[in-house]
Amino acid sequence: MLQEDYLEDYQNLFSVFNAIHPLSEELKSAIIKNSHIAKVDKKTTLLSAGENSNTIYFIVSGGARVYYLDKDGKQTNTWFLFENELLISVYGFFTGQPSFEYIETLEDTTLIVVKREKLDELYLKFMEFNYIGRKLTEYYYIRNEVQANELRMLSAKERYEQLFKRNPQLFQRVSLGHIASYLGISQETLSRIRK
Amino acid sequence: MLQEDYLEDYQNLFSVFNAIHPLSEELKSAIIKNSHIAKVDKKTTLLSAGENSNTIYFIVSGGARVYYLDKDGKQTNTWFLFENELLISVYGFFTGQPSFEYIETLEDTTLIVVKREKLDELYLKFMEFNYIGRKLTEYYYIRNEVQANELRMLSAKERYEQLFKRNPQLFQRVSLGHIASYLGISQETLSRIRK
DNA sequence: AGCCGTTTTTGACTTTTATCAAAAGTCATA
DNA sequence: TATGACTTTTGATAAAAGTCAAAAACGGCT
Repeated sequence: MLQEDYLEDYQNLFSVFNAIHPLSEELKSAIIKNSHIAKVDKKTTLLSAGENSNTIYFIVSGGARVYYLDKDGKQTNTWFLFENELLISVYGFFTGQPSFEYIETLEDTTLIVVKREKLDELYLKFMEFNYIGRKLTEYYYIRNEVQANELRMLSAKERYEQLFKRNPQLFQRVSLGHIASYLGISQETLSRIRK
Repeated sequence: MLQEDYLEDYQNLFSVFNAIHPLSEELKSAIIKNSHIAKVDKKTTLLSAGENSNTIYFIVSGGARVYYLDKDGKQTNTWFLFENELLISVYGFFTGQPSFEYIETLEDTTLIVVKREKLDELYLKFMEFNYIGRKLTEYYYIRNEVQANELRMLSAKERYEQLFKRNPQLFQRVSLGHIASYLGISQETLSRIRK
């Protein structure tokens, strides 16, 4: 693939960042230099429990889910992420502890891949990049908080209705089984709620 | 109260920050200049639902809880925070939206008070302060995530045991009723679990 | 169109936790 | 030490959601 195509893949990343804080050309090329593009098939596992999570992804196209296995070995989805969103196992990536989560693509997906040590170099070399990192962390924190609060505050039915109202496209891209586990309910209960 | 006493109140804040990234003297005095100390009684409401949350607190001594009212008007605690921890309503403070949460002190409490616009000035003037802000945001994000995951993954009993193991001192400082709501269970159920 | 594998729905039953009401315990203080 | 306010426990019942098993529906492919 030609270099120009790769550059194109970075445009959305840069515009997400630039909307938060202006990016110098120097920082842009440092980002390109410290990352690479990966194209992976649907159902590719990007991270498994027990591994060290030392990679952050920006989804250029496609989508992925983050899930863990509960004590009976059942998968529970905690996140669905799609194009122009960042993809990590938050706990593993931020703490450096082995991950308890898995990351798996839901579709054929193009990713910008940044290793943690490269990211840390960028943070140390370009202090203004921390402004962007801080804002993005706040943004995903809020999303996490909203989701956690909904799990607390709302009944199964209300959670379903809320998700359906806020994110109806999700139902086009993700199976009801996955959505049920994301909502913290059994597939059977979701099926009954939908009637 | 003498200026020296105030300075003393900042020492723990500075050492928390300094452990993340070295603080210049200039940044330290800017922090002091952009904040003030407040001493408030037990059961003081620092934020109410519907208000704009434009203040971040560092708890010098004492403690506070963050809670919301569910649709039946029942209080549900989402956080307990004590000395050397930051205190905000995350959603309200980060989004600028009116808060759905309340903040109330649990004890007589001494706080370092920073208004959001002052904090934003610090972030723009001292880019390295974003490094600290980013790391702290990551830290509280993780705590939130761990708590949210426990609510998802564990039964009422397991959540209680986990909390008791990790944070037994909490039970000295906070009533069982408050802890029950934090754990997402009724007080009666908590009482039964404890036997 | 027909087949296979996967996803979704349905029914019967069980488990977990909530709710309501009342009793008992704790603690500060008059 | 008796009082009143608040917190915690206990008992009985109810509601919400889970589990298991089987049937039905759907989607891709030949």
